[in-house]
Amino acid sequence: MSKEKKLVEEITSMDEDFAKWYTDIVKKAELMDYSAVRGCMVIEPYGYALWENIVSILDKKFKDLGHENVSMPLLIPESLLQKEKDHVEGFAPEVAWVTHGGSQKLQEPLCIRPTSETMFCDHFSKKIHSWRDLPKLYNQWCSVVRWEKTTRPFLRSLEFHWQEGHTAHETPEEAMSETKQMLEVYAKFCEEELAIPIIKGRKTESEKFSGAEVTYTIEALMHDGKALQSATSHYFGDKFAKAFDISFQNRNNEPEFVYQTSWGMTTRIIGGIIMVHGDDRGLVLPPAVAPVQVIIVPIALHKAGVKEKSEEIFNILKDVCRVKLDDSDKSPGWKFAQHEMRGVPLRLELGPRDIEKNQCVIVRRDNFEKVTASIDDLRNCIPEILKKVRNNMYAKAVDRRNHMTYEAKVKEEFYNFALNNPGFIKASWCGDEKCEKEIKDGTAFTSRCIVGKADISDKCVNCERKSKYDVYWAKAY
RNA sequence: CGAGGUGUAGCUCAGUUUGGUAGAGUGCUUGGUUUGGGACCAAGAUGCCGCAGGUUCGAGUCCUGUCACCUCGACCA
Repeated sequence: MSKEKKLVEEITSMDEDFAKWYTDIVKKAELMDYSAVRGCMVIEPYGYALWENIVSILDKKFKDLGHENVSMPLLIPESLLQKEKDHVEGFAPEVAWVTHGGSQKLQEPLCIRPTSETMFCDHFSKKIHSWRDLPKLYNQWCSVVRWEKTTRPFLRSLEFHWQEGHTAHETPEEAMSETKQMLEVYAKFCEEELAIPIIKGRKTESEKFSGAEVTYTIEALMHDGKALQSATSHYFGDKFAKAFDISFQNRNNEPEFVYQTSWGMTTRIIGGIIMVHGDDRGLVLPPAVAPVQVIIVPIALHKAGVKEKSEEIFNILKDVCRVKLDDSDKSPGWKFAQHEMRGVPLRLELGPRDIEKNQCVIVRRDNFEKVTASIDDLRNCIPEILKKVRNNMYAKAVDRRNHMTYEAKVKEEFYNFALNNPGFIKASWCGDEKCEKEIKDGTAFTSRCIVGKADISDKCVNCERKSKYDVYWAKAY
């Protein structure tokens, strides 16, 4: 059996217990707990610290590119939501409504935001008058509510935290370049900081955001071979501007509608981190966002000098990385297992034997490699090892994805792969929604993204007419 | 909303066939011995057996109803 085939088989067999493995991890690693509201989760301190690290990196990237944070209301009047036809059609089935204020029935129901395009548009229409008011580069961190039928921690909950960027521009070109720029920001963030390899591309008509003219996406492949849409960036053209009357006087002294974008990344990415990097011992966190990067585990705490020395090391490292000292009275073995479950990238063991030699043992979470390091050298070597951890995590994820990505030229090949293997299939497509639907009905594979003009095959993989695009297909979360 | 499954200690579950004192493991508390891969000994605390009704001398167990949750579909970041 080829190495490739064997890997696929291992991964397929894991599929059966994958859901259990996932839900176990989110609870045992203390990322979240179930709440009193079905489908809404309590994000616990450890999970929230992870999210905060994601937030702070992204927020800085946005601000470096000139964006400003704002806060929009939670409640949206029904009339406002209904202004853009496609938008309301897409979101209507999943909005939650507020109908009463105290005991009084409201004249107009208010919806809890499923997304804030309508609020931003309403605001833009009041604020934008001249080309000199443009561009408007806004972002907000908030939570939104979508009344989903089935839920799963981080991947789909009724309420989720996210960031939604909304911008308005003078020209279509500028708006389009903003759309692409933000997709690039997400892509880099996933690859570099989260060590998650992604596929960048454009959504098909049937998969795009309700109300968007073009939707770009980054798609990541999970252990079980399903794809996860990890972030999106939309180009709206002047569709929303026309619906909400967001017009300005342009440089030629003529009235014109603005061109808009929106883009978002959510707590769902935490699910992605778990499902891309996690293993049978639990979470494996990318160093860039891990709440604790180095956990110090003293051995034989009661013996002379151990407590003092571990505190000393903690003080050496606290300016270098996010470090924590576990001086609880649990046994060392328990601590090893516990911090592995929580995905801490590096464990630093320190016992009487080490202290004698002025050294400590560093163990990597990604590959369990042990190295002995001089205590005097810790400041230098810890950041270096953290970098190696990230690189190895990324390489492993790329390798796995490559092993689970196929190219199919003809229908038989596509169906064979789709019905027997998890993963991405790359195939050419004619662009007809009928073919897309036939593939979905026949294999449960949906189009994930269009990555370019057809060059895998000049015939559509479903109908054999002339193909237009190369598309990645997969089962999706 | 369709199909299946589960509700018993903080958690994982046994007990239901054949009705008869509410159970185990793990976790928790206290004390002691330990500490280089989930330690050991001792003593403790913890239950509207999902809810409501019925049958019965007696119901976790049988009957009826109901609610909640989970998994898989359709929908979705």
